[in-house]
Amino acid sequence: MKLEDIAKKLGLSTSTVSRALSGNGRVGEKTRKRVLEAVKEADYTVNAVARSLRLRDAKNIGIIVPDITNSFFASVIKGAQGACRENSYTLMVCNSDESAEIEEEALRTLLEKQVSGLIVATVSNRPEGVLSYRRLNIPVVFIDNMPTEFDVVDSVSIDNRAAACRLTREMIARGYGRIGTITGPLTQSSGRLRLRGYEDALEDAHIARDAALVFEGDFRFSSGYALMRSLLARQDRPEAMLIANNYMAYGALNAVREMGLRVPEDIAVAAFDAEDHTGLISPLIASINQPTFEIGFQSAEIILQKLSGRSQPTEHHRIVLEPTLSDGNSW
Amino acid sequence: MKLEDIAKKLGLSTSTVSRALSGNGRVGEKTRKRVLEAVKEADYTVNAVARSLRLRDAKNIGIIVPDITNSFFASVIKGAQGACRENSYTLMVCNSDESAEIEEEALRTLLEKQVSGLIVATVSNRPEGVLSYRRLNIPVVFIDNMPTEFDVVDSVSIDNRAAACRLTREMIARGYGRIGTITGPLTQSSGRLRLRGYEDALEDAHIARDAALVFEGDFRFSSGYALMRSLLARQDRPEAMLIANNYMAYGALNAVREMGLRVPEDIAVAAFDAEDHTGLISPLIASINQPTFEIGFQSAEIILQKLSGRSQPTEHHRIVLEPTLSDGNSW
DNA sequence: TTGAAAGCGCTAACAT
DNA sequence: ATGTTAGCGCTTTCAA
Repeated sequence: MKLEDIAKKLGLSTSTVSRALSGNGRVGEKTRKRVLEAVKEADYTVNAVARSLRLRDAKNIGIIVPDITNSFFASVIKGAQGACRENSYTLMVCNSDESAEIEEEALRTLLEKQVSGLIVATVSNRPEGVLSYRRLNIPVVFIDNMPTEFDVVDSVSIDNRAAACRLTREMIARGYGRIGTITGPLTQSSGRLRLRGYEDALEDAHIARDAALVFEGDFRFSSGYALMRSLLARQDRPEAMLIANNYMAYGALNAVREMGLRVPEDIAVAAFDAEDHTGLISPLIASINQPTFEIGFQSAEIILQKLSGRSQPTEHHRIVLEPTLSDGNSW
Repeated sequence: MKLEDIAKKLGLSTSTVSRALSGNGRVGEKTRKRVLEAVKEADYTVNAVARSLRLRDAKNIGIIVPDITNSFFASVIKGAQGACRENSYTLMVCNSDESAEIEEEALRTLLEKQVSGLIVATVSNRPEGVLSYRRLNIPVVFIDNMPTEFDVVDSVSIDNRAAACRLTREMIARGYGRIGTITGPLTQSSGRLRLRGYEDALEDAHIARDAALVFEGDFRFSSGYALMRSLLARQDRPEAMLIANNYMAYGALNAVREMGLRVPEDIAVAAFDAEDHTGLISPLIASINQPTFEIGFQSAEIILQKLSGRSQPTEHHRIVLEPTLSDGNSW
């Protein structure tokens, strides 16, 4: 069923029918009504593929995330969807499975599908990978992990450094000495910046850094678990730990419990994005929570703004949102 | 940058270049090499929109879920993505926000984009809504919530009735009397079937049904919470409850705790899909867990099979997967 | 207000 | 083995 069929049935030309449907161009009132009726009766659906080709605009936005199953990204996607829907754009979601290769493949696919814009939580840290995003002539917004030279790209994020500093400072204020951290991969900006924030707080409090208190994890449950186990086995264990994300915090707390230690008496813990949606997690983890939905929504908004000309392609948006701090009994 | 540009640069026709790239049709070995090189050098990307129009096949599959943020659906999507990727199909994800209207809108959008197939966890229960899926001339696979006449559609699910029966039976075997249930919406098949399974178990054990022990929830945290609170306030409270999904179970357990009661001593609980990914939830909930990734994967596979002709359009697939039972200390 | 016609970028007969 | 050509379904000048 195509436009032409409707046109024939009504003795009109395809152009008139097209105009009647799109609202572009003058069409007689009666004609418009007839067309609308015929369309409804025939249950006609426009072919967006043909339209996109003609308009050279597919009206869709791509988003690439490492793991859609991670509630952080799921919620970001939901936010982006919301913004897209409001503007009649479609969101094409790709999962990179934390693999730079799959990410590249996803990028290629999305470009072939002619996405008008792209939101990406890249896992690629080879500058060459990030570069491939910069070569694109469509709006690209980075979330979660920023390329090194992130002053020249669009991004939506929280101030990871300040947030980590805030948590660490609070632990210092609560009287914990020997505060350590399990970081994310230091190849990722979120990992690096959260470490920096931790260091900032120590410095502010005139506490000497101790490299033996810093452990690089990979954002997964298993690394939080393993690192916590090994660090608790030492005789000079830390009194408190800043843990760079939710999964590692869960792993770490399982390790603590297995070793028969108590939180926060034996070791205190604070983390990123460890919000408890069940109300059943124990201990309740002190946590910095990113405004995930908002991150997705605003990312899509930036793209939509550029596409609609409300914002210049060359103008760089670096949106920094406020996280919330949820208290817990883990510190 | 289009095919023609490459063709011109090489002094070839677009068809030759097209053939060289697609591998369809004979092309001289040298020519192919030249083309591939030129394509790489020019950083050419095919326009999938144009190709789709010409081929009348957009090579993408749509999926509509009520809430992408629900780990159940997130994982289903991941599974479907996996199958799509393996077959060079793209997945277009839509979130209906549990609204039949938004679902309809999403359906329309997906059809306009010419999806080749559709996976849907519908929230629409007006037969008319489900009917709109049956009118489509593309493969449609239902998950989670089946239309009433679900023998005439394709679907991937677990045997909800048997699973609920299994949980209930286990509670009976453990010696609980007065076993109640918080169901899902009885307008949804998963809600109805889980209730049926509960009833089956009682019947098998020759226990009389008691309507006062059956509470209809809406699958949300708040309804589990509210229903549990009110039922615990009675003097003749049940000894055990079957709860039809994870969110309601969390709500219910929060209610129990707030009322100062203990699980399972004062009231036992078993639920669907309440798997603990943090290792920190207490009490650990006895739960039937659906193979979510597999549900998504197989749904996409069914569609792919039909599209490739490996399976007839008229042939109905009703895949029933085995859930796993995870023990807990909530019963 | 309406129609005719061109063309978006690609693929696949059908020629050569 | 390669080229010519038509056409996928739509929108939009341009003309009437």
